[in-house]
Amino acid sequence: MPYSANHKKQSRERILLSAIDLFCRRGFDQVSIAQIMQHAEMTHGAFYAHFSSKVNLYAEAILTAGKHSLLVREGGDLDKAKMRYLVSEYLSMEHVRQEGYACPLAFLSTDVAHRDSQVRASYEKVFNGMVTRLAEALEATGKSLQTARAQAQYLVVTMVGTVSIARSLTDTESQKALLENSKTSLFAMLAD
Amino acid sequence: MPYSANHKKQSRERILLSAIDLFCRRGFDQVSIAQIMQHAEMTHGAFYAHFSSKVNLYAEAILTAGKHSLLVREGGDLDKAKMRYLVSEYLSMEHVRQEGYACPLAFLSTDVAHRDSQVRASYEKVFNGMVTRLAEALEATGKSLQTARAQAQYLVVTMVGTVSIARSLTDTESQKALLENSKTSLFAMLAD
DNA sequence: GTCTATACGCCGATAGAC
DNA sequence: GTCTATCGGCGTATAGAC
Repeated sequence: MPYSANHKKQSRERILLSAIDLFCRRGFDQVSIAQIMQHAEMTHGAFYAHFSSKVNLYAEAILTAGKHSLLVREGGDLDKAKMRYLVSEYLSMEHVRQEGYACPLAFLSTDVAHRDSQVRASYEKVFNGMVTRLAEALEATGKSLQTARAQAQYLVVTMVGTVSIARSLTDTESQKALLENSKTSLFAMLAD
Repeated sequence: MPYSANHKKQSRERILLSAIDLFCRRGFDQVSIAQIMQHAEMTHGAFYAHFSSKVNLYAEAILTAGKHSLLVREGGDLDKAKMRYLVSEYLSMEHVRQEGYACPLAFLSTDVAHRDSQVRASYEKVFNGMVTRLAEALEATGKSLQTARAQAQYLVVTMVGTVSIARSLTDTESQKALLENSKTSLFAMLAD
């Protein structure tokens, strides 16, 4: 066997990371497999040794992005200070400009809505994971399970809405004002 | 002149309505000019007598959709009861399923983010129009200009985020729960 | 597993008749 | 202004050598 199983795994991972970066930047249809593979330093033809189709890659890439989210990377307990930090990072211009990590929920929402159920299921999984993690943190601050889940869901929805709208505006100052405004409201909610 | 100016105007309007319906349903790239024209009961070739390019149509269609929004169609003063009604309609399953009017802000957010500045400017204009109209209504209920604008912006962001996420989920019950949850929170905000 | 090369279809835009 | 017909380019997916 000229190629080890580990080598294949690494190639697959490179493709996934390349894909999610480009999909978030330009959307599913505006990115070709050739571009994804080039960005992953391989050629077009090698793609199908790893994924059965472009849509299949899309679904996998969304899951991968979910696993790389700041919320998941921040291990352990989330106290109030950490939650404020997470919200600040999410509602930052760096996030809007996709300078580092991009949340697929905010960058791909309407794009995903038009795809098949496999893609939407991936999106749903990432969404539920994010809500659950935040709900647990909110519960730990003394709220009931019910209000914790409601607030967590509301938090995610507002953050996602803010970032995806901000990204569609032309004026930088409007973007900043939008982010700040949502941040203020959500901080108030977190403070109770 | 075998065709009147009014005839041309009507054709243009038919194309715009056909386009915004299909764009919201499937996104910019998944809709062809031929399909839009067919839906408008014309043929492919006639398109370029009305618009210079597909992207140009997109920008125009978004503006048209903004003018057809329920918020604009509801003339006159917006009292609290009317605002609650608008929020309810926006956060309804009918809206998510695009059975009637579709708000371009919620249906096209990430799609628009990837386009040129003309398209984003259209999106921005619709967004600002919606915020301004709601802010005026909130101000009329006795709030300061500043808090009215902040709340209006927050209202739009949350509604847009809720609907665009809901559309990306697979599970109907989750969609309904999401809509209800946001509705409850926003009603609380409106009640003060 | 990765490469090069290609089959095949679709789409945006244009040309020219009516 | 609207039609039919077509050009040119791009993109997914496949074939076959290494």
